[in-house]
Amino acid sequence: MEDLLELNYGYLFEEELINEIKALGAIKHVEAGDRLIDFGDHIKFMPLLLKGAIKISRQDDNGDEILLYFIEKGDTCAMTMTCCLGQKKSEIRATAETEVELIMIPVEKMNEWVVTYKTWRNFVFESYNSRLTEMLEAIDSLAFLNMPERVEKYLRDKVMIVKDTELNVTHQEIAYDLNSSRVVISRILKKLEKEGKIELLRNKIKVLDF
Amino acid sequence: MEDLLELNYGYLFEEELINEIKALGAIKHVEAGDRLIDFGDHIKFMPLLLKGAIKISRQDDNGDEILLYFIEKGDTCAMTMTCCLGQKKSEIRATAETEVELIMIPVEKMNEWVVTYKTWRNFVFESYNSRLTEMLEAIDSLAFLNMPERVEKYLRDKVMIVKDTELNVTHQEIAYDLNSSRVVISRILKKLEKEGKIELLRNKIKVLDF
DNA sequence: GGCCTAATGTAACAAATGTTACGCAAAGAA
DNA sequence: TTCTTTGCGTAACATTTGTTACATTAGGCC
Repeated sequence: MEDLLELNYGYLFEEELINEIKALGAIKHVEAGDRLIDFGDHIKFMPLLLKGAIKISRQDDNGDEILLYFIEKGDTCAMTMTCCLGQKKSEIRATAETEVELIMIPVEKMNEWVVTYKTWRNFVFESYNSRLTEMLEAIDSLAFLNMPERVEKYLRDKVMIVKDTELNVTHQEIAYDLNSSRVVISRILKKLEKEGKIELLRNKIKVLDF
Repeated sequence: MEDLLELNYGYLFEEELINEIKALGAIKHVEAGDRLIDFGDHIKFMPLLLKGAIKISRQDDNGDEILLYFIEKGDTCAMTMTCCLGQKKSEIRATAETEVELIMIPVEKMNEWVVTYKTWRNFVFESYNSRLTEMLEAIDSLAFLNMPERVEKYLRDKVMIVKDTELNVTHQEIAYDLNSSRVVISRILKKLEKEGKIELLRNKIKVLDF
């Protein structure tokens, strides 16, 4: 398992830091679909993703949900860092999109290493930056795209994340992620199929064109 | 002018750091409506806000705009830090919402101080956290609120920022900020007026109720 | 006063999105 | 096999939001 650490972070961190991570971090294995963090959770560890992808989503008071972004191997979740540092409750939900391996770092260390290791400091700032950028992208989608465009973007993003043009997803799930309704999504998907861009199957969408 | 620095940041930073800021920072005065940063700008300074409020907005390829959030005195702009560190171009536009005083810190120092001063480090992380939180709020508004609700929230936020229930704003300006159209906004505002929540004047809206 | 421009009011219509309702088919359970 | 659940297709309709078009009004300027 520790080879994954070397593989994904070895080029980023000096050996000394890698060793510290090995010594203090707890490896965790999560199945696809499992929930890692939920709204209101208190967070005491910062996760480094070794394998797989995690979906980060947000919910309002009525239980309506919206997908924010995905994080992949080599990433960490800035929203988690936020919670760690501020001792606040989680504002987001993290769900394993695929099978996931991660290593959990105690909060205190995260803070300490910012001073001790330049590479760690850069990594932390880079993570914040990536997350801000992805939040901006989410805002762009919501503000400037119409539903059909959002669905297309959703499918594209998902193909990237799972690295497969066959997506195991139902229309209802897409509706949840985009905070829309199943009927609306079905209607749009059917149109995309007629345009030859996708192929619709039960519990599955084959992305052909884009 | 330097009293403003003491006033807004004195309780945050140790004297030594305040002195460094005084020595290295350049004071800048900006009139309401002036543009501080535009899309694609390269950023070499990190601004600390001493007085007033700045509006941060985003634009898509068609020139459509959307308000992201405001920053106030005692804040800095995390998106700017992002740009500084990553040597990237600005993804956002910053416009003075009121008369503004700020102090510009050279990028290199910003990085250096993270190691040297614990209080600075905390400040930087806190800023990232605030910004992420405000981005989340922006996403919530876009994803979960309808237009009338967004308009109400807009008016509420604006009252907070300018600290006055009389807002000098036209319907068209609101339409730009919410990426909607003037007619739609006028319609909603008229309804709010009939409900006794606001009073409409030329170039001005008096917020009564909420 | 008369003229001009920007801001606002409003109706009528169009497009996008959401809702309700119901039928059908696939997959798994009994 | 039959029964049941779940996912999907589709029509009809409702609501929200956007568009076009035009009238009115306030304020600045001559």
